[in-house]
Amino acid sequence: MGLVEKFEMKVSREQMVENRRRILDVASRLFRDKGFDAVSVSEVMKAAGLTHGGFYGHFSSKDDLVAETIAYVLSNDEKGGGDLRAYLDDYLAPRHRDNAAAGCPTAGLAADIRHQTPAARAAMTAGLRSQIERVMKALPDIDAAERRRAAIGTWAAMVGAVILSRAIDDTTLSDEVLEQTRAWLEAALGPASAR
Amino acid sequence: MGLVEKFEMKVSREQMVENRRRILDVASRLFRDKGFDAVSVSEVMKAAGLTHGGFYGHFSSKDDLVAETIAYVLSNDEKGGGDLRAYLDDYLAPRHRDNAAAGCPTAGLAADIRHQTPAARAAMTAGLRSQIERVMKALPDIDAAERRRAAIGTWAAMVGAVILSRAIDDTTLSDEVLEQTRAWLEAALGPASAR
DNA sequence: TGTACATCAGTGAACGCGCGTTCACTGATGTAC
DNA sequence: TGTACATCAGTGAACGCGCGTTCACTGATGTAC
Repeated sequence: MGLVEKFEMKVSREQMVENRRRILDVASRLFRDKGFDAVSVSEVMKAAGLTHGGFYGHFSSKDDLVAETIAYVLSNDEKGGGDLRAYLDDYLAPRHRDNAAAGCPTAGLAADIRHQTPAARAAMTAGLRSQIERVMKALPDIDAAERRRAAIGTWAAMVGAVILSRAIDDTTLSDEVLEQTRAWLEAALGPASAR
Repeated sequence: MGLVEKFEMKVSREQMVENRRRILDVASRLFRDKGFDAVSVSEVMKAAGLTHGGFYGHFSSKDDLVAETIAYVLSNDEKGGGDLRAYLDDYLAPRHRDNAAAGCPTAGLAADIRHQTPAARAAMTAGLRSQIERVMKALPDIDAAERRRAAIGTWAAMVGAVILSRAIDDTTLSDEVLEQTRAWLEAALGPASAR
């Protein structure tokens, strides 16, 4: 009895938690794809299989959703694990450029975050900090100061290249931006790594 | 008489041309500062000292203004003349980060252009093409293929670093992103240049 | 040069629309005994 | 276990608002003679 009640109660709570997670999930995809302003609360709820009215049971406002989505998507993002070359190959690729909805949140959202609430900017700050550390760990074993410098420079170039490649309508030039940035970063990586 | 008539006619046409130029000018500043979606037609016209109704005498739609503003601001942009180091010092600086309205249009607008009309994207493509060439000319005199690669990589890192530095709310980290990217790019420049 | 008329850049009220947000309601979930 | 009641996540109509856009109008600019 107690078990059944607990189970049913759990199911209900889990359903709401699961709905909330699904809202954050579809929001993160829609926001990466279209930007915060171009996605409406109704659109997010519909994509999550709900109606717009229920939104305020989960979030206090659209700004709140934006901030929570940034924190959610940046903390769930597992990128640049070990092999920096493989990461560069995936990141600076037409496939990534053409699939912003499922792609890097930083490349998709960073420019938009400038105009969001302090909470959103704080979430982005934490995300950037951990991303710099991830890239650092994947860099060749030079001294720490140089490694941090290279991590920041490399990450800036990666994000910038994807943003530029997405902004233009000439596929050849867009592919070239990705490919040349990739080759340039890997060349910078090569001599120092000595593997 | 003919002269007077021509002159008066010219003054009127010049006033309209001047009004149009002023609309593009304030639009480019507002768009760089807040993004395309967050700036209304009324806001642009008010900043230009006009009322919103007159807008459609100059542009066929807001999308048209966006495309024309991108073309206007990218073609009027005189950046990265000769000295790349001086350019990097200005570009990767807190002063530039904090003054998006008057800053680099690419850093301010590129991410937003992804969702704009084909005309807007075409204007961005032309702007990127000429910017790559400008950076190429300022690079040390290595062979052309390597110079193009370095120009694209450098430009991607510059744009990415400014976008990242604007997205976060921690001034120390934001300053560091600019400063480390600057140092990293200048170091990459140094050995090869041999000046 | 002066006068009567035409043009048209700019004005501001008005439009339909979709936005973020609210709220009375519903019905399945969960509780008490 | 079954039944009667309470809770509350989700529904969908409704709100006020600002947006992009339209349009009848104005009055200074420009034209004709």
